[in-house]
Amino acid sequence: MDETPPEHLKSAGLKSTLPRLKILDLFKSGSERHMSAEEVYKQLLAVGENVGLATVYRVLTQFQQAGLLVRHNFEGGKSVFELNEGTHHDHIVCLQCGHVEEFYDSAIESRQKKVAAELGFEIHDHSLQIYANCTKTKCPNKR
Amino acid sequence: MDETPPEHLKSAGLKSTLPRLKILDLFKSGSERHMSAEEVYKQLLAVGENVGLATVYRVLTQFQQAGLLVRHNFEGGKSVFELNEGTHHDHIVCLQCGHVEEFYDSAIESRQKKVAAELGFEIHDHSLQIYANCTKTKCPNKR
DNA sequence: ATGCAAATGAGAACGATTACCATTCGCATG
DNA sequence: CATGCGAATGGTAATCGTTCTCATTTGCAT
Repeated sequence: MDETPPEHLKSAGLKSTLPRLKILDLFKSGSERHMSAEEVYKQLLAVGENVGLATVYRVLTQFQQAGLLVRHNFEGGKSVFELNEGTHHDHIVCLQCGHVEEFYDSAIESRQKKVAAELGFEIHDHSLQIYANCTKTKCPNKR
Repeated sequence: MDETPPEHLKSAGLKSTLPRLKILDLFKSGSERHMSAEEVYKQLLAVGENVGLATVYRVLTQFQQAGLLVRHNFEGGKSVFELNEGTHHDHIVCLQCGHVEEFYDSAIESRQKKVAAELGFEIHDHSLQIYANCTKTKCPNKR
């Protein structure tokens, strides 16, 4: 049902090393879907894994280039990564608790293509974040 | 036709000092519409103005808080600022030459509101950039 | 003209990220 | 299974953008 991890790495031209497997696993089975390098590093430490911070940064970048992860630059200066599951989506970030929710709106997507075309551009990528406040009770963890 | 600069500053609770006037002027009459702190700093140096980099950062942030400037976090890790002329717009950035073009699409705007509402969020702000390549000849300056 | 709080400038400090480099590891080979 | 080589690692120094500190200067009300 699921490809064995090492295959992912091999096909990306990356040796299947311990740190890389650990990090990939963290994204696949960890509790957090969106993680910064620092968070990944801490999670690994918490499980007693000895992985250098430099390696975390390197591996995250490699995974991103290999298409395994997607990198986002939210406000706050740090990059966060998430597993690339092929389905594009944008993000809405709660300014209070930092909670991230994903959404996809085909109308927005198609309008973007139209806008770019009208201006004579060829879309390579785009980045849309909505910064907002949870109005529901589902915003428990204060920042 | 145009308010005298010092009034802008006063009403924002800011003394009209030389550095602040210089920087504001740079945005109002300078050639570049989108500038990073570093760029502002260099422009001032180029004109022989002696303004500290720390002051540039401080003033840019103050202007942003006062609503005179808008801050954007494009890819690349540095913030860029532009004059706030009241009209919201998003940006399309050329990946080759770094040229920034502005656009506004009411359909995208309204869909965002709808999406946020459906998810139980109160929009505070949003950030949309399209990263693309100029297809026209208007992309002269390589990055 | 005078005084004081606010603003400035130079450089130190900072957080996120990258570079460097000696050591270790994955893996193909005999 | 021992060996070897290049890729990967990890600790630390370095870098980059930005903020902080603090002694000095400035704007401006008096």
